[in-house]
Amino acid sequence: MVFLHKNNKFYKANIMNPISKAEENHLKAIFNLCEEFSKPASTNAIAKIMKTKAASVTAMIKRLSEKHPALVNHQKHKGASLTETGKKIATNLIRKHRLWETFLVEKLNFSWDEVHEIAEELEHIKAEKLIDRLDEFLGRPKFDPHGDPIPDAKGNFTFRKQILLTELAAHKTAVVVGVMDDSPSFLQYLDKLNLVLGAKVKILERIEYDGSNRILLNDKQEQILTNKVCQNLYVKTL
Amino acid sequence: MVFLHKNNKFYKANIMNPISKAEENHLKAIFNLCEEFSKPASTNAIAKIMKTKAASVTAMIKRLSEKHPALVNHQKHKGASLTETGKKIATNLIRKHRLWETFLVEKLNFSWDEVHEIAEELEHIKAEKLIDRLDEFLGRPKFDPHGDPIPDAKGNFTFRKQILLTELAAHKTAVVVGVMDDSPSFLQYLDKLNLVLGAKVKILERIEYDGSNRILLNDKQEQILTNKVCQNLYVKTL
DNA sequence: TACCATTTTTAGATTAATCTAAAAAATATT
DNA sequence: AATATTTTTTAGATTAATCTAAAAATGGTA
Repeated sequence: MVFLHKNNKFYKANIMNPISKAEENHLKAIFNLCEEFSKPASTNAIAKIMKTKAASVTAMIKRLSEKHPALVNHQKHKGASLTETGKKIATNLIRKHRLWETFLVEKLNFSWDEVHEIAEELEHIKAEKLIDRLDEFLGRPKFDPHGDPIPDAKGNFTFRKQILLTELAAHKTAVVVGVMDDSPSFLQYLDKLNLVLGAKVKILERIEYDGSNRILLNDKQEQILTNKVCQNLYVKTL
Repeated sequence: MVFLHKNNKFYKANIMNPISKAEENHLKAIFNLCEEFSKPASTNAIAKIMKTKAASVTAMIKRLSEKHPALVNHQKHKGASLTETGKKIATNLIRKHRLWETFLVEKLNFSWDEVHEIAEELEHIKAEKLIDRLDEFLGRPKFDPHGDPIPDAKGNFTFRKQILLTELAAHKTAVVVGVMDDSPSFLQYLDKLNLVLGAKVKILERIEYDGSNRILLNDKQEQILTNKVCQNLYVKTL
């Protein structure tokens, strides 16, 4: 067993150190930021996601890299990114989150706007066997209730050629496959409009005046959608 | 909002204070000890269950009763017991634990010796709606995979006239309904013997020599069971 | 390039949950 | 009842995760 000596403290350098919930959440935040912006995640940005302060993030990153070397890369003032091992852990958290969301919606009849918070807790349950079995029980789903891809046990995501509804050519039929914004208020609004995953949409007309769109829903119902709604809906052409 | 002043510290006296995992586990330990011995739970006994030290338990009980008044009764050196509110919380934890165990066995095909640890984590997930839905999904089961009663949402347990196999009269047929000892090793041994919940048993002969019992299992198979096994098996006569 | 604004880090505190060692109280034994 | 043993509590530390305020570094702009 190796020991590191930093700041007058000894830390056991051991990957087997269990990773705490707070640490897991920081890893996930760093992962998501790095994926989105393709550059190291800033302490401020991480703090915003974690609802903590930049100083706390600095402390956490320091602890993380001392306690669990080989998870996080970071140089002072240069932001943080994940190593391959770190990415694997973050991906597994996302896998768990999305599998639990799928369970909640498919098996327990939750609606898609209610599941995020609960999955946020469930994803920290450690037993790997539980997740394997859950995955199997759900029929190894590839996408969660918001249309986001569920990585497999090895961390591979299934990609789907999806575009935003704003990018769909007029008069082409497509199917709703996901949302960009998964806030409860947006999801509830979509429910009201019957714009659930799998719904068929065709743009009938784009209105110059206010950027809104007249669409045909499921081959029968006409509907006006604002540009903002269209910018947050992923569709896939048939 | 009321404030209490003790030991130079201020605590918000607010039942709405979220109860931590450690606090919940202490409540559960106190509940179980009080139920089993019908007297206040000693710090030592609690510490043993919690795998901590008596001093830590004292500190925890103090914190608990200052932060969440009306959950725990306790006088110095006299042990701790729960108020009605405290009991309700403990009962709800037991409900969650046993529902999750049922889920793991019934839906995810875990065996009855594997589920305790995982349920120990799952029981701390807070969302009440989740438990209601899970209960419904499982068909509102009354007993968990070990035969222990699952309290309903109001905290009521279903009682069953069950006796230990040691107490069963010879030549009377009964059905295995539960276990007293739910350690993995015992449960795995029972699996080997085919002594699962629902198995039919009849005592053919009690052997003076070593206290063992010759039984008939499921009307066909003869089997020797030690006294220890019989002392840990609950049965119900037909 | 020098200054200013922003971002990040350090320094120093706080709180929850634990520990060990010692003191105090309760219980058991002669 | 006096003493010995056991149990419980107190006192004082530790660690993880957070905070605020202040110092230091970075980056953009005059």
